[in-house]
Amino acid sequence: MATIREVSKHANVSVATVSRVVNGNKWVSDSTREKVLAAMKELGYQPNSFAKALATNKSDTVGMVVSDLGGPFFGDMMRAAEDEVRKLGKHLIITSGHDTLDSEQDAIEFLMQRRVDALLLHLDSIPDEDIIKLSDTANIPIILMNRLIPELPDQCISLDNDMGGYLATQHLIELGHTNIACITGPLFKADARSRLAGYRRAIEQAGMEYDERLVIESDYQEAGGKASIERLRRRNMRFTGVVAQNDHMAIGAMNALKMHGLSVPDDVSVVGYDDMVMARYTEPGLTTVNIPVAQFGQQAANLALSRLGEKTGKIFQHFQPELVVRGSSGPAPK
Amino acid sequence: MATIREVSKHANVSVATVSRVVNGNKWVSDSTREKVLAAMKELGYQPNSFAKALATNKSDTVGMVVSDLGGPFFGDMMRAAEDEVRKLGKHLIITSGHDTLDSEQDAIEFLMQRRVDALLLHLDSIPDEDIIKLSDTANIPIILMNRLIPELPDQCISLDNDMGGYLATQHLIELGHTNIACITGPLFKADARSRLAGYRRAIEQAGMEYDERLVIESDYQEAGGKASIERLRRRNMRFTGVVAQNDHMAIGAMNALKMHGLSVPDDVSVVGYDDMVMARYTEPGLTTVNIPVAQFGQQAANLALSRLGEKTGKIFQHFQPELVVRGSSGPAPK
DNA sequence: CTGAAAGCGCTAACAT
DNA sequence: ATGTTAGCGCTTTCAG
Repeated sequence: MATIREVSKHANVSVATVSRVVNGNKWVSDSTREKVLAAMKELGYQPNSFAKALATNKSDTVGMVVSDLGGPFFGDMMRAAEDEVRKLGKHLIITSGHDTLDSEQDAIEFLMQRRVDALLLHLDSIPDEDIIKLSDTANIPIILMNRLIPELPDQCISLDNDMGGYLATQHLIELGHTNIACITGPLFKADARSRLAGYRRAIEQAGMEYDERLVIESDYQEAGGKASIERLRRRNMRFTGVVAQNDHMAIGAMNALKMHGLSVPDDVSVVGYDDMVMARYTEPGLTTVNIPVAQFGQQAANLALSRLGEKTGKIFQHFQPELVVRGSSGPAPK
Repeated sequence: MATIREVSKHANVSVATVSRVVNGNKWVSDSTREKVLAAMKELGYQPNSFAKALATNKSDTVGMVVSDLGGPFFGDMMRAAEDEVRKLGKHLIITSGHDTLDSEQDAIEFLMQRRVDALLLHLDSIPDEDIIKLSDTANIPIILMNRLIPELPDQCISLDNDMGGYLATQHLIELGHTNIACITGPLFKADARSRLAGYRRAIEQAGMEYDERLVIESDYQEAGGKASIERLRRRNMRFTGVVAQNDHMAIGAMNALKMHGLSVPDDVSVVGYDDMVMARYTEPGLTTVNIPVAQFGQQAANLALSRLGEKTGKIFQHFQPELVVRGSSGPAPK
């Protein structure tokens, strides 16, 4: 692969001149510019980004860590972030954190070594304090997606998960349900805890009693939703409504209910969370809480870019979830 | 950010020694190793990957281009590829080709400038000849995913799309259908053409006549599937079976049929292609052709890695699609 | 307008 | 076992 030096020889100019034309510097005569361009083309010259980055100490690259490269959730987030970043001629380097501490740390380390200009992080396992430390020591903008760290409010793009849990529960309360179960995600995760808090708030605000026996901690998986229904039944709990903390578990719950000959929504109403694609395709369609995933990616990118001194549009950091009503929720049975 | 030189001063050794401990070279006494490690930690030293890559002329990184970062299709592919690459301590850099020529070229250029050790490409717009040229000039392994370029057979991971189209059609024929429509993707895409060829092969092999009026070229979108049904009806074509070339269009078609009061599968059977997640959640479940997406990613990564001299497991390059029968297909009505 | 030369941080002989 | 030093390819003063 041709180097700048070869090009300079080929065009009978100095490397400095070649560098100038490559970077669009004005101080080059048209005639030499032509010569250089011709030489570049002839040699198929591609600048070595490492050498450039080494010399300039910047990479025109922003790094992103997501929990899992699969799944529509992150897909939309990545796409939105990449769109913004590319608009400014920069590139996005995406790495997976695999939802484990080691892997998330490794991903961040990789990106830091790659001297990305900014970091967009969707982290599940790394605790707040470590992120704060990172933010202090790294000399680049660090943006957190779907997370709210009290010490770093202006670096977070977040969703009001408490409100989401509240909305889902309130919806069922308005439909007349009085026995509402809640299937949560792993409660070591902050978002699961917030959603549960919202559930509880709605319950208590309606003058009902918060009953721990109606709450099952599960795992965000379809099978977990199914198993949770079984556990609820084994506990002999009566319920006509289920608030699941994500769509996967909601679907698992719906299937389990159907298996027991119960109708959704005639016997039991089910509400999910996330509004994934498949929520539109289940039978009945799944009532769920919408997360503006693409917004997360877009705003996170813009926030980082603006920190880098680039001009971006208005940036929104804190989002409110919205309830999407479909067929899986209906009036409480008599 | 601390450099190797600072660490060396801090530990009272030469840069070479620091370099040795960073890279796990054996020729360092335990005591000096300790000293260096301590200095590294104290200074929060992170090796500069650019400097390293510049010096070694390799990046321990493999590049991947996908058409679209969103969508479960590519998500699974990326995840599988990343898993393999990471097993060997390398990293995957993913970029989106956005399904356009410019963008795909830009993505490749970016990765080449980044001196990736290999390239995993899912390209839709760049023609075969350009890829062949790239493969000749770039001095790194170039692997194509979901594509078969006759000149580069051992660099391709592909699916027998002809067979997929055949399987879908044959399935309906076996169920007694004799009027089978086909909704294709954009026919400038090779996979759409192959699937159509498979459809035709099945039709003709069954002694039926290939009727162009039963074939609608569409766009791989849900709305396109819907519109195709309308066009079929406006053509006054009788059909009891529909082979759609992807699940999106199949779902659009199902909805359109239902809107016209037709039952799936009692009046019309529908078969999709891709077996996306939502195919399991539609009502009825969608009979479809499975694509081993994760395999694409995994095998592509392994193929590249083996070309790089790494030891990998057995590599499969050519995959056969499989029919997944669900509720959307049934016996032809009388 | 153009060229010479000093780094950028690291690796890899070659010495010692 | 450890140190010296010449690059890797590019940018960026500083001269001319």
